[in-house]
Amino acid sequence: MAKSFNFGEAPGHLIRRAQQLAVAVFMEETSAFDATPVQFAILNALMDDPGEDQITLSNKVAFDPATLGSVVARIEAKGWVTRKADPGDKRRKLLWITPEGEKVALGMKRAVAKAQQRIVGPLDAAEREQLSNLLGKLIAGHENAAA
Amino acid sequence: MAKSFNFGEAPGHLIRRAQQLAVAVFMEETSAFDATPVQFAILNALMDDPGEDQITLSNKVAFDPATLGSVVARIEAKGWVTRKADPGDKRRKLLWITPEGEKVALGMKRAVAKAQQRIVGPLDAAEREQLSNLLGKLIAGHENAAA
DNA sequence: TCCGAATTATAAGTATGCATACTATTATGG
DNA sequence: CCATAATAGTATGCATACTTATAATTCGGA
Repeated sequence: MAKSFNFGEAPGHLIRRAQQLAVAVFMEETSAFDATPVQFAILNALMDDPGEDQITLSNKVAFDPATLGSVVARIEAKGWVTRKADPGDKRRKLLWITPEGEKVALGMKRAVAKAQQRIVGPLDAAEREQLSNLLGKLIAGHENAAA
Repeated sequence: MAKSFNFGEAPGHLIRRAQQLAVAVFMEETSAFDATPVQFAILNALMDDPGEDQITLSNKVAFDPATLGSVVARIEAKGWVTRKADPGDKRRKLLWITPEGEKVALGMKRAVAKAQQRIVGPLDAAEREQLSNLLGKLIAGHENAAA
């Protein structure tokens, strides 16, 4: 019996590894574009809900507000989004995707879909469904616990 | 039909969320100690294999060598590991856990075990088993594909 | 209506995480 | 045996990611 903790099989380690390869696959499939997974997620969300404030957006895509701010600053510098103060509440800055940003996001759609397929590539259809359900349940359970 | 990609249910997004939760739970359970998950993983691995070089270690715990170097630098500064040049191969630096480092790692074991339990808390025993198997298969599939 | 609490955003600090480039050293093929 | 390839590690730059602190603003209740 080793005195160390068996980290290799721990769920935390498996999840970290999975995240590692998911990002790697995403970057590989979308290498032709100049956007990261996080940046794409933001552009994507802003297509559905233009003019959203950063806090609402950070909840939707599950990013820390501080993190979201710096990410948005980067894609703003690229000209993909614009930040405009909310006239009704000057604390808020509303985010709008630009035509260029929309073009990038739409162009990436196919590559992103392929990346998602590749991520779960080693699993068959039933297993993919299982994994999604299990992760969904895991996340939902923690969200409720935190509330 | 929204023109955006449905990111919220994509496996990549679910995996990222799960990783987020896992780290948060880990940090919560081990808040009494001054070590991150990554730092613990290294200390833990070095208890099993003292005197290992950084590249071998980086493969074992699945860290980028550059990342490992900076992490090791931090825990070396804390006095938990020491780096010694390999007399047989002067390119290598062998890592040794110090008594203080071992004390920290052993002290954290219980908290880490509890964190791992809490991470999969929302799932029942059968589901935990399923999730581990699915993630294991996912990771193994990508490792083989990369080889 | 006025003041303290809550909200939104940013800044600063720490810690991953990966790609690339560079140094030092070792191994190898001709 | 030497030129060159391969390996180990470090350094640097970019991109998350979270915590805490702070500033600006808004809001709710006395």
